[in-house]
Amino acid sequence: MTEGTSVSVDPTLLDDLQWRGLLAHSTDLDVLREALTSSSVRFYVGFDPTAPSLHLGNLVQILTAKRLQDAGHTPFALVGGATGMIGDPRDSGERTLNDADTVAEWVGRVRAQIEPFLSFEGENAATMVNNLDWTAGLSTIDFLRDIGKHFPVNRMLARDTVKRRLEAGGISYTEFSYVLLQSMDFLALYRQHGVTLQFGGSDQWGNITGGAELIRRAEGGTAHAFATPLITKSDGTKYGKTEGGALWLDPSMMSPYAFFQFWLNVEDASVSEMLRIFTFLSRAEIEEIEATHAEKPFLRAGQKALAEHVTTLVHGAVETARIQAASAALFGGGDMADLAGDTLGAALGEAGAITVSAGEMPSIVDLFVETGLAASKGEARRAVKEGGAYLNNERVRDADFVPGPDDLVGGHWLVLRKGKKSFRGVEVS
RNA sequence: GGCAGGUUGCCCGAGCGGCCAAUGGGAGCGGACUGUAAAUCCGUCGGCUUUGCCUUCGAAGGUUCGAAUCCUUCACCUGCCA
Repeated sequence: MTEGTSVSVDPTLLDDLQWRGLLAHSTDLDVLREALTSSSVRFYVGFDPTAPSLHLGNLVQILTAKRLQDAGHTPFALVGGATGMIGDPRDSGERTLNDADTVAEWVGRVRAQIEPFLSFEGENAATMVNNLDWTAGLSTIDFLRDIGKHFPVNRMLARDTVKRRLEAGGISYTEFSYVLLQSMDFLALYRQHGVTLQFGGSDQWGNITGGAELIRRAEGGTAHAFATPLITKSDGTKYGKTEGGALWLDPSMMSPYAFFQFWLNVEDASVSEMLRIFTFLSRAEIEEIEATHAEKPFLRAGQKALAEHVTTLVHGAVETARIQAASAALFGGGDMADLAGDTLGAALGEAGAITVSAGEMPSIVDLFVETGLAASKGEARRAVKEGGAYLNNERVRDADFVPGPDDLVGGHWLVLRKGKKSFRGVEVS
């Protein structure tokens, strides 16, 4: 083993991870602690390119990797060009295979999303790896002899996801074999780079321990592992869904404004957990926020801190400041007409705005559709009928209403709102 | 390969010749109450040029004045038998 650089490690790391609730499962904790306090541990965490962007769940892993690196350990971030071609089995059924070009493109995008969070310099510099590098040239015979031989099918069948899939209608051999690939990754990184720790989401625990087991069987080596918890709401349902779907980190797939709003709307019961998992605020800072929140929940101090810190991590301080200003303007509760034109314009720009010419002003229903506030005219009409459509914070009653010059605020803006918190702007030229 | 059952709207699941754009539940959306929270209650929930029209009930044909509902073929899934 080529372990042990001169990097000094933070002995409180494991306690901090535990306090943050990041250890849902782990291999022997005392052994893990011993490893993490004695020297810089080379660890890996993998991301499969199953979409053009990573999402909220992946962010947990990215931030955890950074916590480990900050504590002196050495990251290997794996983007699965190979595993992404196969697909990790999930309860919702067989995945559709993506072609090689698509996967290759997504690998590039996912790498670019991870890189800003890690440091690629210094003694414990991070390394990006791709499992295509050690699988592309592997022959089927070698794979079956060297890897497959270590996997008893009865054990594979006993895995929860596989069991559920067998009951729910079956699983292809392709997805059934996924665990072999991910396990092989751990072994490959162990052999090539001396990686001895893997972590991932708790839904990956079976794959992770599969790797540790393979290292033991194939090399007689010891590997460590832990899993972060699945993020759920207080009612037990999965987090990470909002209006449209997943919470993407890519600003073109989810606007930073919408991302910020998601955090600002986190339910009280989850704020504490979220602050611990998704921010680098210290224990003292978080406990102070919790105290404030418990005392005066209506101030929403927890949600505000969460939204600010997480949005800053993902989209930067400049963008976050813009969004905060926009939110203050839109949710301020004051008369829209009192806002300065440029303030209003900037706010609506964050929330999402379109431009129309004064001579071709559409009806309120069409404006709702064009701004994306409603998915169809029927939905827009329904919003009006239900009293959920507002122009400049005043309820609109007539679906066919066409805004005129008197409705402009801030010089040349229309402020559309659906329900309590969905705003869009229309710039009239 | 044989036999039986299944494939319904975002999800689950009724319907079994007209009264079906299709019961019910969940999710979503809106309203009320709030703190841009939770819980609760109410409403809504295919599309449109909206008293009507169009497209949906695995796919393609067919029977019928008329089908998600009947028939034929195909695809996929499940179970039983080889």
